[in-house]
Amino acid sequence: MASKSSGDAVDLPGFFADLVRCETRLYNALNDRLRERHGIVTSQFEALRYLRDHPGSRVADLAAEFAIGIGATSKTIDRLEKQGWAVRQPNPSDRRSSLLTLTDDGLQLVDAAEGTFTERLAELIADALKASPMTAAAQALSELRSVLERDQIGTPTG
Amino acid sequence: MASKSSGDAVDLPGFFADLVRCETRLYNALNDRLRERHGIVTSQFEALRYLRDHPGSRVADLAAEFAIGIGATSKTIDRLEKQGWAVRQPNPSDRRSSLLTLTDDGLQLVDAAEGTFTERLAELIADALKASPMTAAAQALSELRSVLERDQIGTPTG
DNA sequence: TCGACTTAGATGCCATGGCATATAGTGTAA
DNA sequence: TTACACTATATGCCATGGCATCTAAGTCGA
Repeated sequence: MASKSSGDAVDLPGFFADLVRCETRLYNALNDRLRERHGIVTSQFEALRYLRDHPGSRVADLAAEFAIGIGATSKTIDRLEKQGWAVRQPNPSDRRSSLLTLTDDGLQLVDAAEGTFTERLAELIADALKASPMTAAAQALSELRSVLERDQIGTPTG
Repeated sequence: MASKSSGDAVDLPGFFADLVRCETRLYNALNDRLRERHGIVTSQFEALRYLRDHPGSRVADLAAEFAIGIGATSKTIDRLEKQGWAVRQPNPSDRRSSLLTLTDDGLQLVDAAEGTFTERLAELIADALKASPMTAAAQALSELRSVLERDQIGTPTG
């Protein structure tokens, strides 16, 4: 168990630590698999999937979804364009912005990567999530974190 | 609710998205508050707190805790030393590595920052966690994400 | 329809992490 | 005690994001 007296308050710093470490390790592990099979990393996969599911989005839409800055998002799109996976098209109703869409290559890539992503994610967390009749996010993350660390999942190379 | 048929399997991609977005926004929001009050960001606070609680750690210990590479960790320590918050001391039993400890300044800083950190974290998530009788990590994170996004918490500037 | 304000995005500089590689120090077996 | 493999960390280059700033393009009221 975690906290103080009865069956109440969560250990927030501990919960936060579990949250961050789970995120890091899952991200690392997904990066490894996606890079190996498709030559992209998770953040790129997420951007491509968003564009596939929301064609005609603007840079600001992506930024809001991922809670990253507009500038960073603009650079993300630059890179996707450079790879030939996405294109900026002029927005007829506002010349300051562009409408973003995937190219055919981008579409094929994201569809292929999605299978890898979903499959790997299931391997990584399905067990931990199903295993116990957890009743709180804290416990779930805590357990997930233990498993990831025990199995050295998501531990970086360098 | 989230998934398919009965009361079973979690929507894993959705769970993962919630996890990552929660982490991003909480990190952003904590960064803002810590930077404003103490001139550090969350990753620095976490490193300092780890060193306070595990004096004499080696670079590899930090790397394992945070699931980041050894190289990155070495650079993190470089920066903490440059700020005068930590020091590398020769490891008498292995001259390849150093033992890391906080300076008095580092100790004061982390103790001060810890109050800010804990308080802000409670503001950010205590409500969401207590509010409903949630029974699964997925629901907790999902709700937390909604609240963070609704209140524009952790949305970056640029 | 002009000028002031606002908005969307692009760009530059910095910080941080990944990954590959380099280097020093250890341990071990011949 | 030497050579070889291994370990701990440092370092270099690259990718990505934050934040500040710049510009073009909308908006709106006088």
